[in-house]
Amino acid sequence: MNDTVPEASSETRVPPRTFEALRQFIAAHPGLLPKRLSQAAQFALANPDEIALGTAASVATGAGVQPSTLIRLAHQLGYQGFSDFQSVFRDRLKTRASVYEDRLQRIEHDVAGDTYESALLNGFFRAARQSIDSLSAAIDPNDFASAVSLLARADTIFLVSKRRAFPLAAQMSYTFGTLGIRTMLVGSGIGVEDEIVRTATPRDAAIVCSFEPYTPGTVELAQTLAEADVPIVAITDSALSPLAPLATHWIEVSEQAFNGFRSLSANMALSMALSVAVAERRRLGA
Amino acid sequence: MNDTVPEASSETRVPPRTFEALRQFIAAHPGLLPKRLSQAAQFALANPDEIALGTAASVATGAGVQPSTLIRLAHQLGYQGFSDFQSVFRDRLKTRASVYEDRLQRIEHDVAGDTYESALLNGFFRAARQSIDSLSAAIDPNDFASAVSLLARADTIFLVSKRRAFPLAAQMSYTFGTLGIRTMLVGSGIGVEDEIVRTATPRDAAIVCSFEPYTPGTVELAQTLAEADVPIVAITDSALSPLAPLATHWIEVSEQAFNGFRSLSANMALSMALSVAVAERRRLGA
DNA sequence: GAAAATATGGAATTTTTGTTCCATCAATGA
DNA sequence: TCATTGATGGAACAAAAATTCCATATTTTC
Repeated sequence: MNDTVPEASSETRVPPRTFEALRQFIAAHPGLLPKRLSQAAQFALANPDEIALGTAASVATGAGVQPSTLIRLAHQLGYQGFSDFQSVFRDRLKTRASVYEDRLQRIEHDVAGDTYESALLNGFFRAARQSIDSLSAAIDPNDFASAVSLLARADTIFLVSKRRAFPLAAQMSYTFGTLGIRTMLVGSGIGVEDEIVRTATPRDAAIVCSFEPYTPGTVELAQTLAEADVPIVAITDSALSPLAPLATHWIEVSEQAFNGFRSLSANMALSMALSVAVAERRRLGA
Repeated sequence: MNDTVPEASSETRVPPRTFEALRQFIAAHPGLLPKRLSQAAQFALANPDEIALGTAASVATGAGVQPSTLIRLAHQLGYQGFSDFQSVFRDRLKTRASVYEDRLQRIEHDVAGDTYESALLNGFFRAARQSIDSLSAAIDPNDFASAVSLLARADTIFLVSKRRAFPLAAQMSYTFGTLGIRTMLVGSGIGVEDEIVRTATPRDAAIVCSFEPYTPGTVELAQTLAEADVPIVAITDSALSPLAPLATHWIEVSEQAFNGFRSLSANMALSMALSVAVAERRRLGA
């Protein structure tokens, strides 16, 4: 299996002594670890603080494996035991704190960083953060709750969005699907959208998403839905949106732009919450 | 003499639960501690990491006292034992690691109404924020930059993602489109994906996104691409991802889960940055 | 300066934690 | 299909750590 590392036996090896080295080693050797070991390793890489501060038993519980699995993992990677393995994570914790803080501070203050690429990255991260903050401050839980109960009563939920807003509908389509809620995804650009939308009745509901500049097609579909008395939850970016007067409930989400581009970070969190809330409301039989 | 019955002695029964509170308490009560205990306490405040990660024995050696002295110190301050005392130092290490934890908790307490819906909303917002923070701290700008230049050289960019990851490709497809970059969206479920992917050449490139549990179809397409020597940028959530070994460059994004659901907030910001950066690099003719 | 009260060091004990071992289970190949 | 190999769960065991206890030392008080 291993081509890059000369190997005496499957267990006698010099193990990585830093967290980064460990991560790279694991990445470079796919298939080295069987299922449970891999599961444990994944948990370890994803929750390094847990490993550093926990006990074998607590980590095992967190990763959903047996303590003995952790020992086996450590041995397999060349460590002497769990404690030896753990020391890598503890070292990381000791040295990391300051580095991490520096990094975050640099991000906050110095958006025009070293390279153009990192400036872009930081700019978009910052915009995403701000969007989420302002949405979480601005949103009215009651509005949200009434949108949820409207959707919970629907027979089929029509998801209408195109172009820039389309990923939102795509995410909701997937999430609702996994939760066993019937949806109809409209706007992927395959056509006959108008016909599909005309099958909706007042017993259904629709989530319509559109942002500046409002895609005419989306607005038209919303109009069709409104004329058929289909309840509409609109996700849009301003009170002046053409969707607002058509909607039964509307939620305002104004994403922060960076360099003229808006990502959908806050919208993603919102729509995920919306999907899960609807499913939960339905499960509780509201 | 020393019984286990709680005694209404003059000193603390409710110990400080944070490091700062502990420091202030000790400063405010000079003379409370006899010589050796004071010596141990001073060592503790001066070497908090030692306390957090060491054992009673190792700390005792460091402070030049007996292990039992540490127990007595802990009791004197109102803790249940050394382990309880130690937990204060461990918490500090943990929260030091994520500076935003406090702020997020505050947000949660402020906004959290009584309804299930608002709890969900806040939970997802919080998860989104945390994901963005940790991604922005963890991502290596050089990795990102080399992924960008790889993509900037490509003739056509194949966007491969399905199911949960699909909204990412959808967003990039739209963004690249508006920027005049040729892409091929693969994974919308309309079929003939394998055939489309087989048209890719080493002069093209692919962005492949998949997260736990890795959709087999996505991995297979990545394999096909890798076999044809098409450069691959993978966006995935762990070093153990099956995409990692197939990718020319890979970017790790581990979204925080809430109630078992992960939104794509951080990924959205990242992929937007990626698209814009590629366009910019191309415009500057790198 | 003696008696009482408190603090200390260090061994003994208890508790927790890490590790090993083995029966069972799943995967692989003839 | 059966045999072989390797992986897994969980109980038994060993090691390490925390805690208690008490004899001795130190300080305080009269």
